[in-house]
Order: sequence, then C-alpha cells, then structure tokens
Amino acid sequence: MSQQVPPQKHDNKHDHQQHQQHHAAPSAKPTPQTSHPSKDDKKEIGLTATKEGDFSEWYTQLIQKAEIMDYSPVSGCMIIRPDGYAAWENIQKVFDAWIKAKGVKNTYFPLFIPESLMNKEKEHVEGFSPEVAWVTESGKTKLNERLAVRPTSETIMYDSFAKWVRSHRDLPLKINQWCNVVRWEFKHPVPFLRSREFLWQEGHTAFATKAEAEKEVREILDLYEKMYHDYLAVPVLKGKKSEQEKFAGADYTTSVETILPNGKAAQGATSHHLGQHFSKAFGIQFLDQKENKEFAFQNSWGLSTRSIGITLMIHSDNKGAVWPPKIAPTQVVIVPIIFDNSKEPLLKKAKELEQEIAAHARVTLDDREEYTSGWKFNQWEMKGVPLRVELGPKDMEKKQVVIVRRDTAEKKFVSWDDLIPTITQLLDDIHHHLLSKAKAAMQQHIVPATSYAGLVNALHSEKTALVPFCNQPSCEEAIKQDTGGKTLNAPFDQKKSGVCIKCGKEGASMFYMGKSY
RNA sequence: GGGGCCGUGGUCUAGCUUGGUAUGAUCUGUGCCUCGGGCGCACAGGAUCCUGAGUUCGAAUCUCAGCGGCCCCA
Repeated sequence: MSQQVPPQKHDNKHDHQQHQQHHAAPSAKPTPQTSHPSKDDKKEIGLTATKEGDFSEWYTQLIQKAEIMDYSPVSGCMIIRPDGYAAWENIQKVFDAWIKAKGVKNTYFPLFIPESLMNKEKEHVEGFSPEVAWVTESGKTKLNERLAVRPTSETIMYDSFAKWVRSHRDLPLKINQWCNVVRWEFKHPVPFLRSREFLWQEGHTAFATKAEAEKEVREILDLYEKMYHDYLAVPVLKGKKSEQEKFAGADYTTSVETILPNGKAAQGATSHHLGQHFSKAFGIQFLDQKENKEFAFQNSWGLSTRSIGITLMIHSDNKGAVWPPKIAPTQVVIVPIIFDNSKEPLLKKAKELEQEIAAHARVTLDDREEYTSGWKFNQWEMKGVPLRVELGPKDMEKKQVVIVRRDTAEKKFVSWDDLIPTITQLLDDIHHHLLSKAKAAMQQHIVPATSYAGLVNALHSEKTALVPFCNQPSCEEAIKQDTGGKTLNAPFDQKKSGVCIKCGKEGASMFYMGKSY
C-alpha cells in the first residue's frame, strides 16, 4: 500500500465562517451535517462541506481527498491520480471493446494541426478558434506556419481520409483514437467537467450513403447511453441538439445529457452527423459502382473524462466518493482487525480471501499495521470502494466475514463459503441501487413548463424544463439572455408539437432546457 | 464580460484590524502502546508566510501589480 496521504483533520476556516454567519444572520444557512453526528465535535474529519449545503466546495474537497485528482501549476489543467485514471481505464476497456466489435480501428494522429488545415471548414474554425492554443515557435525560431494544439481532430484526420478513400470499396472507414485535447476555456475550470486539457475518445467514420451514416450516429449514441446507464449508473436524456448548440461544422448533433445534484445539466457525450460538410472541404471523394464521383457522408463522436466528474457528483456523499461498482478502481477492500495474539492466522486467512476474491473482483487487502482499523474504514469510505470486507478474531471463530456496503452502510455477516456469490450479488445490487436513486433525483429536477414565466421560474429554481421551442438560434440567444439557460436537447420521440414558448411560432418541437454547469 | 471570497511547514490552521521573522494540529522519524469506526504518551524534524515591486529602521501583516483556487451574476 502506498496510500500515505493523511486524512484531513477539522477545517477550522469553515467552522469559523459558519459561526460568523450564524452570529450575523441566524437563518442564513443551515449548519452542515457532519457524517458522524454522534461523534465528538472536535473530531470532525474528512469533508467539511456537504453535498446539500455547498455543492461546489464539497466536490472540490471530495475529488482531492479521495485522491482522484490534484490541481496542477497550470490553471485549468489537472492531474488525474491513480484512482481517477483507473476509473478511466475501466471505461476505456468497455467502450473500446464495443466499438471494435463494430469494426472501428484505433489509430493515433498528431497533437499538432497546421493552421491551413484548421481553416478548411469555415463553421468549424469559427466555432473553435476562440479556444485554440497555438504553437508559434521552436526554441527561438518562429515557425513558418503556426500549429494548433488539437481541440478535436476532424481537420487533421480528414486530410488523411482524403488520401485513403478512392473507391466505394474503401468505405466505410471507421477510425477512433484515445487521446488528449486542449480547449483553452475562459470560464472558470471545474475538474473533469470543464478542464482546459481533457482525455477522450474521438471516433471518425465515413460512409458511402447518408442512411448508413445516420444509422451509426444513433447506434453510437445508444452505446453512450449504455455506458452511463449500465456502467456509471447514471440516467441520461437522449436527444438531438438545437441549431445553436450543435457541433461546429455538423449537420446535426445528438447527445446524452445528465442532470447533476445541484440541478445543473452536463452534456455526457455527443455523436455528430457531419453530412458532407467536411468531405467537401477536404475532398473525401470516392468512385461509386456506376463510376460517379461522390462525397462521403461522415460522423464523429466522443466520450470524455467528464463522464468521471458527472458520475462522482451524482453518487458521492458526505463521507466521500462513491464509485459505481463496474468502474470502481477497487471494488472490494479487505480490512483485517489485527490483535497481536491472533495476528498470524488472521492475516493468513485475509490473504487467502484476497486471492479468492481476486478471481472475481478488483480487490485490495489493507494489511497496514500503522493504522487502526477504524481509520482504515474511514479512509476507504472516502475513497469510495463499494464493498468492505472485515475479518476479525470473532469472525475467525465463526468462519465468517463482515461485509459493509458503501452506498447504504448496511452490514452483513457472511460465511466464508458464501463469500464470492454474496460479493457478486452485492456489487450488482449497489449498481442498481445507485441507478434507481439517480433516476429518482433526475426526475425531481425535471418539470413541465407551459408558459414562458413557467420556464423562467423553472430555470431560476435550478430545474430542467421540457418546453416547445422553435429551434432558431436568435430565439435561443434571447432565452439565454433572459434566463441564463439553454437547450439541452430534443427527445427523439416527439409526441406533440406546438408553438414556441418564446416567440410563439408554430411547429415547435419539445426541448429540454436547463442551466449547464 | 461584471462582482465577491481566499492563498502561512507535506496537509489544515492562528496571527493580519493596531508592522518587530510565525500559533496549534496533523504529518514525518525514533521509542513505548496494539487496533471491531479516524488510539494514546514522550522526544525530534519540517516554513521562498503565492510571486514581484513599493512604503518603512523593520512587512505574513500596509499599498500596487501579477499568478493561482473558489463562489455569484450576464
């Protein structure tokens, strides 16, 4: 074990602020609940902000104290620590297998994109140019042409696609890469949700027909939904983005949207149909069976490390992180309760259990002797491990272990013989419990709005509203000015259409609207 | 884009109003203690007080600029 970072004792600053607030305005803010209300107040340790009381502060403390990320010397760029990266690797493993099964191949394209390529598709460059970071010199020599640090790789990939595609036999072309991208945001950064550099996969595909391409757009979106739902235990709103919010250079964009516990929305992943915009700009042409030269139809789609931030925000609590079992860096931690006189056989048994579990789950044995078991309980709860297996002298006598769930704190006494089936079952139960809680929370944040006043009211009370909207950028801009909100997406199955909630135009479709994080 | 809060050993923090080189905890090391919810005791170690400039005999403290973190409002 290398987890030597100390737990944080008692953050006085916050207590003082709380007390001052109470003196000045007794009703200003509820005192945050500690996670152990019965314990000595002076021993308040761990997170000092609560999810309900001060969400941003809670999240900031959580991801640092759970050793998921750390801040770096560069504003907006973060360090992903082993637990954060392990979660990302678990996501990668799953998604990578899914797309390979669809015939997608992994590649690697350069980080640097010549300006001339960036400029080839007009809408695309206009959409991204405010956030592009540029390399302008090497050593003391100025470069002939400045190089963009990729904000996304359409332009550099499609320059190659144009060379690789000659015949209809070269299609479909399905390429993916796992990489970092840089978007120099000016809004204040939020770790995982909005960082200036982030990790993602970007899939880029080219087809002979629009129908094939559009079919894939939806299939990939379904995979994103499946990732959130079945692996991250996060429900999503699936739909099509507005004209205003679509990807720069796309025909249209589809997305899965998530609702965070503070009522704000976060885009979970996107799948774009690019039409022939880029194939025309880059000359991606093929000869079809009738010897006609045609432009390819293209898609691009991406899922980023933002998914980790969304997952943690939704499931974690005032005791620390809560990882959904399927992507948890560690799924089971074994904490032996060590007494000197029973130490040897106990540790031997603990190691046996570890080996046994290792065949079925990601397991760690915490046999450090410099920490008490109580200390370890708290630390592993902070780190969000779904299941804790305790083994003490009493359990040795009864040939059992105590299993404690991270999500409910429920304790179970389990005989050694039933260990593996119980663990498997509990991990599955935790996933479903987290998912159903998250679904209920999302529903609470979605309200219908039938009037513009209703929409304004919903957005001001941190709700997402489902409203008829004309999908004109000018109208969306006006709503943004009024309320600070924007469209998330429009559900695919449109049951009714109506008049736009803002401008009153006929033929509006239903859109989710909310504030984004 | 506008407004506000904050930055002190690895970590958290007192001191700042009223200028005199820094408080306490945690941590790290050593020894004793041995653990069912963040054990206890003793000794020791650990500081560019975010950076730079200014005021001053003297700056963590006052002034200005910058960097970084957080919040709120377009």
